Amino acid sequence: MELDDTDRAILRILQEDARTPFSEIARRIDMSSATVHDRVGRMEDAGVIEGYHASVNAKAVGYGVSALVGLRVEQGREEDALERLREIEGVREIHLTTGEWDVILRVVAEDTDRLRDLMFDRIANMDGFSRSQTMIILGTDYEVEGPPI
Amino acid sequence: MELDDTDRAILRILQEDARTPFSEIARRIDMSSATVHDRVGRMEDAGVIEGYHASVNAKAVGYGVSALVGLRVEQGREEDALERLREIEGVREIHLTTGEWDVILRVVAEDTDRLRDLMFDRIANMDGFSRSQTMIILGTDYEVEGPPI
DNA sequence: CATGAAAGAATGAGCAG
DNA sequence: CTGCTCATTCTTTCATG
Repeated sequence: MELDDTDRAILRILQEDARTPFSEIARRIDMSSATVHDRVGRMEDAGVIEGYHASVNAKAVGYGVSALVGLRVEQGREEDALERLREIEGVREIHLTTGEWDVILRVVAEDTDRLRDLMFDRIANMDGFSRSQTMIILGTDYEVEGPPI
Repeated sequence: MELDDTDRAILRILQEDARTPFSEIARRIDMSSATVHDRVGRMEDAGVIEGYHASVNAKAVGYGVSALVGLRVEQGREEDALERLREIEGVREIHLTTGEWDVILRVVAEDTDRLRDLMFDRIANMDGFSRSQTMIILGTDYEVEGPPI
């Protein structure tokens, strides 16, 4: 799908605050709210907008620790290994990467004890991985949602 | 702030689809929409809900490549180095980590050429870093927003 | 936490440039 | 093809018990 400047302006607003009323978006970009409605609908249908999500403070719901986990996957075990990782609740992202690791996970846990359980009991000793490294996130200095638009 | 099961149910719905009308949330959790309104407002004020964001498909807006970048920061240069990283448009997340790297970035770029420019011209040769490694994300197998609730 | 009412927003049809 | 106007329905929001 081809996006014009109006589409991009709408995306920028919704990326920043997904609950902005169409009527206010319309005011800001100087179009009618029916037009905003049309365009948002088309971008949703085309998969340009993949969804709308509330950002929930992880600590507030009891998840105090996050980490990035690098994994080496044994040859031929890839599909099976990924399948099992997806089923672990603390695993929030699974990226296939070049470089030192085949797979990098983002995981969350209630505390460091639970992270240890997650890593030792469920991931590091899981069949199909030959090596792992846990990089605990001490803090997130900066974070913006999605791509620049 | 203390969250009860009703709050958590609301969070789960908004985390999944931040544009769900309060009236529909109310129907699903069997409460009045005024109550949903109150609770959402309180969770926003308390910082439990940090915002609402549209997920925009990066490729659709011209960003075809993402990578994780590990960096070693020279002693005493931390603040200055982070400051400059935050100003680079392609840098979307900056995490301080334990383990092999002091800092891990998530970056996006239009294509591999632009990623190379970003890495060589702007990051790797930036003052204050002694070592870097770029792990290109070949694909994201799985991704869920935020913590489990 | 609910009710109820006023204000505001979403939505879709049909029309105009 | 694109955006607008208009009318209906639904939603938000807030004062009150």
